[in-house]
Amino acid sequence: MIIVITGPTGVGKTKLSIQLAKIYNGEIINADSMQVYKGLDVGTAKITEAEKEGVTHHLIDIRTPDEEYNLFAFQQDCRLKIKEIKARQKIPIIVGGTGLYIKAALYDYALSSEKDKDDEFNDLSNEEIYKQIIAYDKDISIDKNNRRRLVRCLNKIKKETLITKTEPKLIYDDVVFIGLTTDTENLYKIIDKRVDKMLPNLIDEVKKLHKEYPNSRALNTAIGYKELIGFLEDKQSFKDSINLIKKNSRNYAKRQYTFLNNQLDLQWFLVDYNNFDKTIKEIVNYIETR
RNA sequence: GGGAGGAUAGCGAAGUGGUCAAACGCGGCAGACUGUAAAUCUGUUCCUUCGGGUUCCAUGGUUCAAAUCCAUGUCCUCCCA
Repeated sequence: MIIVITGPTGVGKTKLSIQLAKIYNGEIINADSMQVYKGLDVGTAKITEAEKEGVTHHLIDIRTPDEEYNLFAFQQDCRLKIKEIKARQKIPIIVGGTGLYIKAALYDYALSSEKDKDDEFNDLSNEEIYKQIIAYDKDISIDKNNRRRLVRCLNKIKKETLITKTEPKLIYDDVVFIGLTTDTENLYKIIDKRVDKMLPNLIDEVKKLHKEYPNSRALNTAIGYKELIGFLEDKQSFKDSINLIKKNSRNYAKRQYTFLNNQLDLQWFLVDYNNFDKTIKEIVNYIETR
């Protein structure tokens, strides 16, 4: 059995994961694209040593903020960890809000190692790239304005690594997909509160990391970091930065729902924050009787 | 007290007689997703039974036609006293 716990930012995935790990003698594999980076602790709400309660965690702090990490790396790492944990006769519990990472690891997403850096095609407009793609195969469906994906697609064509997409299939037997949720209004409240709570420590963390890794992609991507960097670089007021963090977190949560609902087949559970044990019981019951 | 400017959709802001339900930005809502995914991109955003209906501070007026012109009022900002 493999257990997957996912859901929007802030619902309580971490707390649940520890409980399930204890019940099922599991080890946790992080599936959060930002928690793989060392030092991004406060802003990513990374689990602390004390909170781990002795449960083994994987794929946390495996890169420095200036290092590269991506879908392929996660797919490899995650599959390897699953294998290792199973070999130890324990249950892999995949926990995180990065839906694509979870999907790529558990489904037969065809990725391969690519040593060469992709060409950026900086001299080509989106339209020109799009035309080249369509000239190669007119049936490719791709966003005309999504430069990132256009560049990626054209690179694959040039390297002859483009594969025709098929309906992705689960490569493991017996995977339990659990989605944790609460009503939107409550989630937004939790997010706001959480941001306020992490604030003093977060500023220190961002200052330190920004100094040490001025060009870190992770720092310029992660919510809570990029906004405060904007403040530190005098691009916006402190208050604006905080409000932006909250807004970006809400938008992110919404995007997570869209992905998780439409790209994965989850069993959703509404968290009872006044009686978390009840939520755990429901989930355990589901795992036992499904 | 005198003078000047302004009031436009949830917010900001264009428009200054007809092609205006009204550009654009923000925010909201929905969606896409096979290597930056806490990313990137798309659609939508007055009401509607999709025929149409009701809008641009209010009231009245000019005109075939008004968000746009005129009058009065209300409120706001700035300048002089």
